[in-house]
Amino acid sequence: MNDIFEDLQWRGLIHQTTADELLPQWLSSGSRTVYAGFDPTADSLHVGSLLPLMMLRRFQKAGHRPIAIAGGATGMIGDPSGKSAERNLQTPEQLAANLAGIESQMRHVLDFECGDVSAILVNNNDWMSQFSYIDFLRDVGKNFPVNVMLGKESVKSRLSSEAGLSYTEFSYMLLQAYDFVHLHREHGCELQIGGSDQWGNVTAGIDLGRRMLGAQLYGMTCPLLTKTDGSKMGKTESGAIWLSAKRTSPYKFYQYWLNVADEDTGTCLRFLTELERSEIEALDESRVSAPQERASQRKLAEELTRLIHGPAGLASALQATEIFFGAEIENLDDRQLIDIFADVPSCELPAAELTGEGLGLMDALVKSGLMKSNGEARRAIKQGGIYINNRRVGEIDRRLTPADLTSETVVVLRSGKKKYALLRFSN
RNA sequence: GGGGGGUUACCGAAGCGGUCAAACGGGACAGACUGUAAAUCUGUUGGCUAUGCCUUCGCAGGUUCGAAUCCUGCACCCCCCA
Repeated sequence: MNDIFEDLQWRGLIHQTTADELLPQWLSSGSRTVYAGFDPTADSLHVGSLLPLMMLRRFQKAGHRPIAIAGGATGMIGDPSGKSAERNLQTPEQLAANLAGIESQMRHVLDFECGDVSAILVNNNDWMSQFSYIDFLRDVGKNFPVNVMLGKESVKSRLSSEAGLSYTEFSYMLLQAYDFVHLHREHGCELQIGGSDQWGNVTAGIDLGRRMLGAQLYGMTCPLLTKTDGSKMGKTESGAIWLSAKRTSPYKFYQYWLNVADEDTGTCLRFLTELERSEIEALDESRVSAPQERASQRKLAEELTRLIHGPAGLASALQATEIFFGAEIENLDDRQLIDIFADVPSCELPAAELTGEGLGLMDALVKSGLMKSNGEARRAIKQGGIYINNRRVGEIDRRLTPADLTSETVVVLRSGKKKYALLRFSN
């Protein structure tokens, strides 16, 4: 059993704990049960959930038992912490579908079949829905002094905002607090971890545990993973980076990490990978001595893609990367191309277009959606921004013929550095 | 209710009878450079069967050989006085 506390500490993963002195000893002296909550607002987790998920993984590897709790009940309400407006309520059907998706992703990170410390995923709706309103008020609500609740940062900030805070959201804290008590009673859980914005909810659970059961529970929060410019990790102009291959392809996932800014890479390596301290520090050094190699980003992208998408996912991401930024496309067949260019818009055309005169390049560019008009296509070609199978073309009146097929039925068009479109010619 | 100002391309903003597909800035796109970064530099930025043609300056009419520019009506916005 390695010293998890020390490891977390040097990685910078400990923001606040409820028992700074006690925890190191407590964690190293036995197998404990730890939980973190996940928000089931979609059928996939996104990069933002990677940090708490990795936290649980670290605890599991250190011999503790992780519980992931999907907030089926709380998800219907929405945590007011850090939110500027109230959330839309979800239907039970949506939630069920979301939970199923999330569970399959967790299996990549946590071990659910390893005996004593097997991870479990629970849904707080299973017990919350059993409660009658009266029972909940009597058993749980009476333990919450409103003046204490009003003092919580998450509540205070919303109260002073224009949007205000609904009674439902105000009650969120009670639900999350009760989760902790329930998990303690059912599974012997004694430690809750979460992002630093969860501090208020975590301590509420600890208080409730003491009042209801006389139990000593612990809490630990980790810093939020943000970029140096303050924005959230995992968000791009085109949306969030998801863990599901269906929403974000392994290639895009890999690319996201490969493009992390130098300043953010050290934190990502520490927070999200399990690399040894010595290796991370060597990478830190390489970012100063040879930044152009981006060894840190490569390692980061590789580690995370392998973890989330498996070795096969990583291999396809690497292959796609090579093609997207490499020279000419050759020696690939239809299947490989279509796989690599999974993210790229494609367009089906009859094979007959290629024969005889061939298909005008400008025409092809417009049909593929890469260009909006012939004029735009003409300009792009003139400026040298158009490539067929990754080879630049200069002639405006270039025509596509069967000789341009790079595989059985595919021609790859590209505009600029990374905008691609696939043309498929079939009968 | 009375008086004044405005509405221009993706956004901001010039133009106030012809040389206006419309200055300039931003954005976007492409090229060079580079680390798939940042910055910088260059080019492009209504459409087309393209030295020409068509559509666009709030909307609808009108004056004129000719209108983004002048006139009339309408719509919306802003300011001042009640």
